[in-house]
Formats: sequence, C-alpha cells, structure tokens
Amino acid sequence: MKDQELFNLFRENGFKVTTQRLAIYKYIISRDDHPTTEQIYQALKKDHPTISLGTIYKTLHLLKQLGLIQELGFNEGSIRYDPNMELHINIVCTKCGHIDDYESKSFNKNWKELISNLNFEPKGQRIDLYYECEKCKK
Amino acid sequence: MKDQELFNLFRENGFKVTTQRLAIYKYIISRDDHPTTEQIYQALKKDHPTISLGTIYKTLHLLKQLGLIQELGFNEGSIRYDPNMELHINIVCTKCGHIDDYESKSFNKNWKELISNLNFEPKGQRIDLYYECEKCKK
DNA sequence: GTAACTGCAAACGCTTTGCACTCCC
DNA sequence: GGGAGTGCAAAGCGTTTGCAGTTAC
Repeated sequence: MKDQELFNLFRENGFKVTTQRLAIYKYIISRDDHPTTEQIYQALKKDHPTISLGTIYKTLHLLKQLGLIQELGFNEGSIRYDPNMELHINIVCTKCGHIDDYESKSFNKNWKELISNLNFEPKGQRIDLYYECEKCKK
Repeated sequence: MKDQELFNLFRENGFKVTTQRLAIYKYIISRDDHPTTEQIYQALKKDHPTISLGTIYKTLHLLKQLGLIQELGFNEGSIRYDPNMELHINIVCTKCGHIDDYESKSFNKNWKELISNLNFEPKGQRIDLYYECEKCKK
C-alpha cells in the first residue's frame, strides 16, 4: 500500500495521521514474524524515545478496526499482530512462539470450497499449525 | 473415556484423583461450546461451594499436560478450553464468542495431505472460522 | 504417615483508562 | 483554534504463586 493510500484510509475514517501511527504500522509490515506489543515498543523506542505502550495499544486497535492487521491471541499471555490479511497458515513453534506464514494453493482452494458451502457468511479465519522449530529442538 | 481409564491416566502420570479434578474434567466434556475459566468456576460452585479459581487453573494446566484438552487463546482476554482433540474447525462468533465445532471430511483429507508434505513433524493445529451468529445479528 | 492437593490471598503482568499537554488539520 | 492524539501513571483484570491446612493412597 502506498503512503498516500494509507493516509487516505486514516482520514476517511476520521483518524489523524501521526508519526507514531505510521511508525507502528510500518514496523509491523516490515517484519515477517508477528511481533508482540512489547517487541514493537522496544523496537520503536530507539527512533521514538517518548513513545508509550498506551499509544501502541491504541494504535493497534485502530489498525485492527481498519482491517490492516489481525490479532492472534496465544496462551503465553501476549497477543501477536499479523499484517497478513490474506488466507494463510501460521506455522507456530510451541516452545519459542516463533511464527512463519505459509501459503498453500491447494489448501486455499479447499478452504474456499468449504466456505462456499456454509449457510452463513464468514468474516475471517485463523489457521495455526504447531510444531517445534529447529532452534528449540536442540 | 471410561472413569477407570481416566483414573489410570492420572495415576500413571503421578497425579492424584480428586473430586475437584473429576468435576472440572466432566464439566468441560459435558459442554459442546468451549467454556472459559470463569464459566467453569461459576458452574461448579453450585455442587462444590469451596472450589477455588486457583484449583481450576491448576487442574486445567494438568489436563492440558495430559493431552485431554486444548487451550484456545482469544483476544477478548480469556482463554477457552476445548476437549475436542480431534482435527476440527472452530466456528467462532466474533461478537459473543460462542464456539461450535465443525467437522468436514474433505477438509480433514486435505489437511492430512498438506501435513504429509511438510519437512517437519506437526504437533497439533487450530482452525478457526469467524462469523457473526444469528443472536448477535439481531 | 506423607507427599500431593486444595483454598485462600497476595503478587504478577499485560492491557485499559483518565487526564493534562501537544500536535494535526 | 479546536478537537483528536500522545504520554504518563493509575487502575483493572485474568492468571500465577506461596503457603498453611487437608486429603488421597
């Protein structure tokens, strides 16, 4: 998404474009794992020393509301934020919590078929596959 | 699972069989939605007036450790407990949090195929499909 | 008898809230 | 200029922990 489109999306929905909001969104899409709030906070403190956790939480809710990110709640306590809104599988390490996205055309085809046979309209999905990653096996 | 098998599973793993543990497990499997800790607590207080939330949390961890239940973390804050350990789809209402299990043979077939093509061994999965239920639409 | 479990209360950690100050538009 | 947003600190809430009393075996 171009910056201009992002700005418009914010403004059309009555939200202001601020340095903090841009920094948070850009940070999330720059990563292919799905960071926690704390990771976002730690990473942004370098360039934005006064940024607060409160702002990060508020911004994440806003981004979710705009359909730009998805929240993935886990049992470890923390929530992770996934900017990949397309149909995909989260490959999750149960030890360290690392997440990789995985795309399978045959899975997607089957999923769409399944959805078209339902008698209600789905609003989204979450597909997790759990395993133990190489690092954690050692 | 027969009571005797359950007792043995507990004892083989060095855990004692207690009234509270049995009550918690039986309550979870008696329901087809997936209750929260609070719901379990409220329901069991009637027959077990002195039961505590602490005991419920400890027991749930134990049941998870024994592979009898699965924890489903959501963003609403609370965790839900699912005694269905077979491959299935959770049909989740995003408004009220109600969950129904759904089984699809063609999905299961496709999923197993997908898993057999991976270069690592999966430890489990979680498949959620989100929608808005009839009650919440009104 | 004794090691494990329960129940209670305090502690914990992540998230939300309230409010004065600041900044976008 | 005015209202929305930020940053800070306090409050909130689900979960975990510690420990004395109790129970399974």
